[in-house]
Amino acid sequence: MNTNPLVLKLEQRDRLSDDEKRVLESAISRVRVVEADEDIVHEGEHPSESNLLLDGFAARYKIFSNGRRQITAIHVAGDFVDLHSFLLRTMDHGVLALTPCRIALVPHAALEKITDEHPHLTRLLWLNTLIDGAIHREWLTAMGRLSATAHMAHFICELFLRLKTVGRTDGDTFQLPLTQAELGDTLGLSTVHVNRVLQELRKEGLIRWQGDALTILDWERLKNVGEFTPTYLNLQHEHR
Amino acid sequence: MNTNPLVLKLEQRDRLSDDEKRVLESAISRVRVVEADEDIVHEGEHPSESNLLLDGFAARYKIFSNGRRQITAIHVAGDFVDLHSFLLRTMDHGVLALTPCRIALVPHAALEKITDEHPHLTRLLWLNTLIDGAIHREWLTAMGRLSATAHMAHFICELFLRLKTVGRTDGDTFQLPLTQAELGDTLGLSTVHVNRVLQELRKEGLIRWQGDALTILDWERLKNVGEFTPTYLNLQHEHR
DNA sequence: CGTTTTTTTGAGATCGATCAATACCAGTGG
DNA sequence: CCACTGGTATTGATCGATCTCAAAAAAACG
Repeated sequence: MNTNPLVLKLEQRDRLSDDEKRVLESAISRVRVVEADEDIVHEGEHPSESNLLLDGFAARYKIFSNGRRQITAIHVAGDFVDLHSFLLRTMDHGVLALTPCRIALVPHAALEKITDEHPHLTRLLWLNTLIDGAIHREWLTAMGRLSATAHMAHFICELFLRLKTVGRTDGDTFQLPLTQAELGDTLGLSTVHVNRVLQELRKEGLIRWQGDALTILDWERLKNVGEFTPTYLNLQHEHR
Repeated sequence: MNTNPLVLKLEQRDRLSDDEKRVLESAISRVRVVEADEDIVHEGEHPSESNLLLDGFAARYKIFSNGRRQITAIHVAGDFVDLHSFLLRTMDHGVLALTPCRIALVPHAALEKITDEHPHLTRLLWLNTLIDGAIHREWLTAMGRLSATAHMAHFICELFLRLKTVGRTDGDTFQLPLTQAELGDTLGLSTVHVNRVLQELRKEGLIRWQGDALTILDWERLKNVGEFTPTYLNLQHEHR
């Protein structure tokens, strides 16, 4: 059995005791698979368990009555896609599987038990949701103040680093299993403009994107274009 | 001594025991006042206490090298403007006082003690940061998929409800102490366009805004224009 | 293969940005 | 009380990034 990617992710930020790892592992009631393009959680639900993504890509999204959609987060292995439903209770958005997803289910009762008995582990789970929040804020500033091209570059830089911390990169290459329409929904752009922006990044020699595989050809320049600084990802190891 | 607005805010969402209220109150090490236009916390800092806003308005913001600014949150009485610094450690953004602010300081040591000894209260503090996250997601969708006018309407609706839950509204009127430039920085618009959007809302008879006082003249229509649904504010009372 | 989905291209329309000037308003010092 | 100052709000004119509509090309799929 290989390492739980959540453990990988948390260990990047603080020390986890063996006991805590065991608790985390035993909080999982079962593992399920969700097919691509299916909802992992529906908007409006009151789930009694949270979904920890072991493998695959997922997206949180909101839909408007007229069909417009905004993706508010992209999730990868190690991400708790709806840990917040433990305390928020009602899902105010849906979560969609972008690829086939292997998912560990953690009952809210188990989470409550953790908060009762394991303060340090609780803080790390809380930290997890705080990092989600930090990413949201970064997306807000990118959305509000960056050009479409810069925003795209920023997004690629972020996803690359996040995948790297859970060992899901291969050199400068990683899997980006989104259609251009989905990319548009996450950046707040039209599909057509996504296409043009990508062409620009390619022409500039910053990225290559073939099939699912995105390769960063010039990290420094891509970072500059996207005005990317990774502080907000909290990659430092500290006592929390 | 009047009620701590954080207690007001939390009691809207779950029951607080007298003991928990006492613990919360005694976690405050001191109260300070920050003048308008001063930073409450600076970007890059490693604070050892968090700031609970008792009175006034504050904004979280990021600044780019070229001077562009994006405000990622507006905070009002009862909001813990940087509770996340307890676990995130490094401030990845600044927090600015928009008006004179009365602020309670809560040492991180006291927060750590709460997480060690008061699981339910811990969950409520966590909840607090989760609601911040939900608001961020809502702002993302408004930013990505709403017109400038709709976005403005949405923002006004949200702020009104948030102020109402902490008793800071007077009928349909509340204090909106932002300049149009600051509003632009929160909505991701230019100052000029903010002005034009406001004129439109006024001409449509949706709002009045004189000095600091904003009055909602037609709540239903404003809600429609802003496609506003308050689910994400988690105003229901539930056991958490 | 034929069918569907996704990507790409073109052309025109639009929302919101930018630049620049003017009007307004509150506070300050004389 | 008034002139001056600096900030804020408003208006006008133009520009440009991004959207929309529509169709073709390419890729993925069964």
